[in-house]
Amino acid sequence: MDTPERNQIGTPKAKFEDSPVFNYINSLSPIKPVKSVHITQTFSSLSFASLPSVFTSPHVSSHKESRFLRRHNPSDPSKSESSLESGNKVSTNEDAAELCINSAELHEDCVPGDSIGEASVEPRNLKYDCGSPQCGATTRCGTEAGCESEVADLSAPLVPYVQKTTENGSSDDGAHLQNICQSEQRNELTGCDWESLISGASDLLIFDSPNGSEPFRGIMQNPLDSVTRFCNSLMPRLSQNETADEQNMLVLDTIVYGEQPETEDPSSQYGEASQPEDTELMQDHLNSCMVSSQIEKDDNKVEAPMQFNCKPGLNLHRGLRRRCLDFEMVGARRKSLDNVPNSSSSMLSQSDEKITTNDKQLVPMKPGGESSRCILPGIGLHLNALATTSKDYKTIKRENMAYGRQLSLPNLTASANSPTAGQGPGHESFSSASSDRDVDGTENGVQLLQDASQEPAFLANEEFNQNSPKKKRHVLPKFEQAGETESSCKRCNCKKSKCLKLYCECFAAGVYCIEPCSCQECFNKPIHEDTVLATRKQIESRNPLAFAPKVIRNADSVPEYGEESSKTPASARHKRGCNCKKSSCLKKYCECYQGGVGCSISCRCEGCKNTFGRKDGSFMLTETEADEEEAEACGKSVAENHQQKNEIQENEEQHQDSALPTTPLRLSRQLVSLPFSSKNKPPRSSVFSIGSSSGLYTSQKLGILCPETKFERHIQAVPEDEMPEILQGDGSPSTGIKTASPNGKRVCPPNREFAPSPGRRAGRKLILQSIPSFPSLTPQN
DNA sequence: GAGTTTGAAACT
DNA sequence: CAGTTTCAAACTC
Repeated sequence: MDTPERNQIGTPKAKFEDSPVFNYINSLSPIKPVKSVHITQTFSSLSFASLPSVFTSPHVSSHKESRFLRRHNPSDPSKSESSLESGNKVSTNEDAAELCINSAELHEDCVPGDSIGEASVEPRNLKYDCGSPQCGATTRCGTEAGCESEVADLSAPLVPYVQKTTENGSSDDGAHLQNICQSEQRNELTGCDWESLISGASDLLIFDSPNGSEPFRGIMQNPLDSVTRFCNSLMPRLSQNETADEQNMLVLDTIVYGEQPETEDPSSQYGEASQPEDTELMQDHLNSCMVSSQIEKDDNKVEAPMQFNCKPGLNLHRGLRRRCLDFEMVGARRKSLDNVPNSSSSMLSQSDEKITTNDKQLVPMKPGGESSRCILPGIGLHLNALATTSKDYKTIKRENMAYGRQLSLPNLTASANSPTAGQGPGHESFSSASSDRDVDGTENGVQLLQDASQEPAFLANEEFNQNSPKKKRHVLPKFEQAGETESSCKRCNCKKSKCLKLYCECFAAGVYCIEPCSCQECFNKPIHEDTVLATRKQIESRNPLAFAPKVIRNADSVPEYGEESSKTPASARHKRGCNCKKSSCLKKYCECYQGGVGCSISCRCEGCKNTFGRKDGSFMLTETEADEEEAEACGKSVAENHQQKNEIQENEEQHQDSALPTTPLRLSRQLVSLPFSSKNKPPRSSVFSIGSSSGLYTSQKLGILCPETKFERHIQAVPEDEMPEILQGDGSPSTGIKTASPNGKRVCPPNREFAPSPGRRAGRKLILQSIPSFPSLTPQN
């Protein structure tokens, strides 16, 4: 924030010096500035209220004003543009700055109207920029190159950004450069605000632009209107509280988040015509992102995630983004909390509110509140979510809900500090959750992540089950993993355990009990954070893996199974194995069955007939076999058997998906356990990586784009197959073991769970790669 | 919705 | 570590 440059603010003259007007003014005695004043006013009546301001730092002042104007009148851009074009580039600066941002966003379609005063010229630039990953930077590059001195003066923080952009060296059009320079000045002006707000964000922005271009396309193209709407509604707030960076961040988050749903909505297909406004909105949005990113930077850790957040154009990404933002936000919050607890709390609450509102707007939740609660695991979900489309979007929202909820739990420890934690468990907004995570630092964050990870599987499941929460249980035996994942959707009915024992699914899942729960004397609520945490610790002390995912999914290549391999969750196994005696491992009493995994050597079950894989080694039964067995065991009609089969298959498929998510869960679990046990530090980094890391990014590209859930599945499935290699690459010991198992059964040491999981999915692959970097970030205790 | 069955979790 | 008890989910009616 503090940049020596500002001292130089006076230098901006250099910019103007070029202009005859300035020359003239300079020639004039200072006494006469009146004319200059006029001139300045002409530049932007708004911007230059007083001469001094102009001389000292006209850019800033003007910029702010212009900014306000725009925000107040998002639709006005045209006006401002016209005025700007008239001669007041300064006023346009905002646009230019925005353009930089927008360039990434708008890219393709956006170009036209937005290019502001220089629009005619800029379109090229924009496109050009678009072409380059650094698009956002590119615009600046040109301008910056020409106007570096000014830039430096205006904002030190920008300088780095500019430099980067210049390095990228896309400043192609000399002619454009001038225009660009002007625009840049604008940008600078705007940038000044940003700088003041964001100081460090510039870097992030750069990154954003490249990634953002693609992701935003979708957003920009279709959802722009919705976005704009949303932005418009939000804009006033923003304008009101420029100083309140936090709010901006929140708004952004909400916006982003909100965008997803709308974008997803096919109905919300807006012609490019709307883009200009949208672009502006987007710009504002971006700006806000920038701000948020800056803030985060201030916080230190979260920068990367923010970038992604801004970037993600995909719905999924957005969802992720949102989370990321939340995390970051949280981190920022923490800092803010540390510094100014009150403000932070307020922010959190606001953010939460906004988020909730966004959710509402974005995706009308299904009537069943449960769904919302249910799932959405954090990271794992992200991946899944990424893959998912509009449907997924819903799920994502759910995730958020659940996630918040889950977060609340883990957060509690950390969050205890934050007032937000006290907020309702159900809605403890992401922000709160994220904040909690951040607060806790590694530990809580980990837990939260775990939860999130758990949920991913669930998401998929839920999609199937959405209709009835119960169905989830009934229909989806598999996902206990999810269950761990499952936890997301869990509703308990505890009467005596006070929801403080593993008997309680909610507690076991690391989630607070919510409305849907019909538990009695429940202590598994944010109000009782201390109790919950203490209990958890106690349980973990007894069994460090108590909160770890029960089902471990191995990334077995599974040639064993042959064709069915794809179906079979064979790779997955229950952590401890079951002990069934009467259910023949054909009912959900059996955790293996419930988790959609086959029984393994570790199982002590009797008369195992687990359709997912018998203890004796017969892995997945063929469908017919499974049916037969089921028929025998259950005495059900053939039709029922088929249904079961189908369910199983679905489960398997889901399972794969879930499995992928499960891995994250496992990770998350570790994470969870970590906080308490402090054993393994969860790859919190992995979590982050998922959310923010480039890996995520790639994953997004890969899977997120896919509109169809099937697509997602495919993607996930494919990754799994691939994953083994990846896992191997990771060097996870588990892989070898898995494959080694003769029967195809896999004995998975609990430890393995964590390691392999991340890599299993294609998205994860990337994640894994990215992960390495993160570890440093995450303090492993 | 009430009651039964089941097996995990907790306890000794 | 094994046996028993407690518990709540899963299941049945």
